[in-house]
Amino acid sequence: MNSQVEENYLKALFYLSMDNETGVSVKMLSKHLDIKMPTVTSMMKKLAAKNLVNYESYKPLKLTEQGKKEAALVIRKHRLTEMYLVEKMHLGWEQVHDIAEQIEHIKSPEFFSKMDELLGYPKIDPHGSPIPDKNGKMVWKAYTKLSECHANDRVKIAAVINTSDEFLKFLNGKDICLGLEMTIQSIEQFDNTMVVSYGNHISETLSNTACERLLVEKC
Amino acid sequence: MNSQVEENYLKALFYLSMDNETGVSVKMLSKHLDIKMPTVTSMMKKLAAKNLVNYESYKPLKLTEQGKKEAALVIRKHRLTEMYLVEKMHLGWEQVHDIAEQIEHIKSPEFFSKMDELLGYPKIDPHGSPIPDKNGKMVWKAYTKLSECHANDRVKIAAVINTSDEFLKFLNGKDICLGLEMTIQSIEQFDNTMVVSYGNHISETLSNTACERLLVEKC
DNA sequence: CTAAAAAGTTAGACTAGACTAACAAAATTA
DNA sequence: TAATTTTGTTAGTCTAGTCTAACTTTTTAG
Repeated sequence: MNSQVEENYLKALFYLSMDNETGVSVKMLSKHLDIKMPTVTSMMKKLAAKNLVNYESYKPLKLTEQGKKEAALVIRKHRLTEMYLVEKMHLGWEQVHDIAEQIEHIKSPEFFSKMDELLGYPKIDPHGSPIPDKNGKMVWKAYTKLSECHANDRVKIAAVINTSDEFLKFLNGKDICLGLEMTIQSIEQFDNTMVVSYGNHISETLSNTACERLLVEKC
Repeated sequence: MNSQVEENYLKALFYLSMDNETGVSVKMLSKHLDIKMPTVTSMMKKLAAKNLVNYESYKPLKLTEQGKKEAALVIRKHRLTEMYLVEKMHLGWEQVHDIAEQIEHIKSPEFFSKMDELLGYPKIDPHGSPIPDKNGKMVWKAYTKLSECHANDRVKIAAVINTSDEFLKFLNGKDICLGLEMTIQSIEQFDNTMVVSYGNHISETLSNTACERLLVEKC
């Protein structure tokens, strides 16, 4: 059984690995976790001894298959929790991350499978990220960035990338939520700003920065 | 902010203090927490330094007012959690204790006040124990032990004392739950066994051991 | 291709929270 | 009340997880 601290390292490695196919550097992990490099090195040795990380001095870090699985299971618990907090407890998107960060370490399979059941076995969390299954398998759906769509496209918001508090608040403020359908009215050529319409919002303007972070399905 | 470990010591002290007005011994606390006496001694010094415990060598341990309050707030979180897990997540009475033991340490006032709200600001948890309010104040209701009632009394189950897994399972097996109303048919003189009726159960027999642990309100 | 910078490692120290062994105080009992 | 048992404390060790300082390897830039 991994400690909370170990779980946090695994999770961070998993996330960082997604953007860095070649492996993760000690520096990056150190930055991400806000933990000094020597501490990271020693934890890597410990996780290597548990066969969760392939560690060789001066080489990029890689999770083993087992490590990936255990990391994915922590992420599963995190995402189920976030979803539960939003859907069933009506907490705000911007509040749930910090709580889920703590609840993800609870040891109780029944607790999480109950959550899963009550949520109807979701595949995507409130941020639109995929939820790994009980075996740590994650299904990646191929979503399109809103910024890559064209004028007159009708799309459905499917996921949000790189969620920050500010961005989530921004979305709330504009009544943009998962599942929302919108039509792209026009796109400014010079800065890729989009004008879209949905619900009561007849012509809402979204910056390219925002559109880069919204994943959609065409519909 | 107290650590999880500190919170556990405070909680244990609080519980033990309820049965022991004179104060708690290091031995008792050590037994209760399954932690060796020297470790307990040193933690007491630490908590004394934080003004949560009055500690003097060889004297019984006592929580300060502040210590009582902080302990009660942990107990509040524990009991709200248990109640939430039973009422809203439909987990079994016998499952929730271990989960609540972990969730009670979550740092997030909003999370617990949301639970409180969703539960309708309960004063009593699923085990029938009082839930301290946000200021750590606990209202003790004067319940009667079922074992102290008389034949022909009609009573409502209000609380369960000294809940153990076995006892909770026993109650489940007999369909006895909080709020249930029952009529006492008769009491055996020689062993104080009670024969009661409720719901579909026309004449159910309860041992004195069981009746000692059920708190009721007359109705 | 070497010198400087960046990244990584080693060594050693610190804290929280646990332990054991040994000693001291208090309580019990003969 | 003196001896013995029980309870409590002190001192020192250990592990997990953190740190800083110093050193080494790798990468980068001239």
